Amino acid sequence: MQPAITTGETGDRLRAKGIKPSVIRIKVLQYLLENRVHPAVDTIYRALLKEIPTLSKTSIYNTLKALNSKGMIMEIMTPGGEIRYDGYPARHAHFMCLKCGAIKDVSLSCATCLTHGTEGLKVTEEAVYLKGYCKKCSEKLKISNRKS
Amino acid sequence: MQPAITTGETGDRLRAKGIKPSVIRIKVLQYLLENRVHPAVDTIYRALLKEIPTLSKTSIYNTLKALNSKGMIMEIMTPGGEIRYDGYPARHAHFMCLKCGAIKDVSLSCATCLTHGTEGLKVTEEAVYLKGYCKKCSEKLKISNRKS
DNA sequence: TACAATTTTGTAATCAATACAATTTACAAC
DNA sequence: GTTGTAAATTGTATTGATTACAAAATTGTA
Ligand SMILES: [Mn+2]
Ligand SMILES: [Mn+2]
Ligand SMILES: [Zn+2]
Ligand SMILES: [Zn+2]
Repeated sequence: MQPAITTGETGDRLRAKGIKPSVIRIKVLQYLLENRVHPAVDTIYRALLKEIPTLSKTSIYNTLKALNSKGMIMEIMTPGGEIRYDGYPARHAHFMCLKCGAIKDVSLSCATCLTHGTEGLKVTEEAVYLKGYCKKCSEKLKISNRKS
Repeated sequence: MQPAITTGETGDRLRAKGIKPSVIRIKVLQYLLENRVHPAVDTIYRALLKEIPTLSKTSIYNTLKALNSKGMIMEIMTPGGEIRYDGYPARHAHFMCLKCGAIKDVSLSCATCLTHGTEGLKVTEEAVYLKGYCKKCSEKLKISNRKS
């Protein structure tokens, strides 16, 4: 399977947002665009380490912070406190499996979920999270419940 | 101002959920019911330390975990990864100020915000978060922007 | 009182994230 | 191509909330 986006295009996207397209920055953004699993920093790091043996984890942190500050990616908070990243910052919700940690996209029906309580507040971001058990994990739990 | 709920009533609530009402457990739950600021563990700890000088922070962690597992309280994820606690687990959204960290209740208009993407998932919890700047902090930011 | 179960405490360990100085790289000027 | 400066990258030390776990204290009961 071919990548949906070329390295050159990724570089252009970065330039358009005022970020100089270094090799690491291109690879990180491209990884997020091609691997829609909402990876953690360490996941991205270990994947890119294969291609860039001198890579430092700090560079991943720096890059993700830059991309996020320009709105090119999205941060996802998790119950464990670890941050996960999403290369598609369009408005949508996230489901997280409490057993295996998988994060799945869920679409939102309402334009806004909120009524009163926001008077005087400057809201810059909205996030909707679901927690529970993914298909695989809930089936495993059923089986282990049957046994006990 | 009198507490909205007596120690005895708080004990009854705990017993009703199968939690033995020790002094610490009563105080922690009561603190959350009377101080609706969505405090962090350390905030609760420092407050109760005045009344219980031998108190250990581990006891706060233990108690909050027990209360949460029985659905008596609610955990709130924050961008910094720190967990904040809410004694009122009824369905509502939370706004967090990125400058001062204040967390404010916001009511939800929709019964559910979600459409497709949840097929096969066992959803146990839904959470809606807003981020931005509270009234005080956004006013301060305006003033400092004027100067620069 | 004696005993077991539960609760509480205190300390060490974990781990993602940050701070920051050192090193390397990119790139323009000469 | 050499030099110089800014930017990018690296590596290490530190932070800070949370967890793990064993010791100590408390509770309830026989
Ligand atoms: Mn997503
Ligand atoms: Mn609340
Ligand atoms: Zn799962
Ligand atoms: Zn504020």
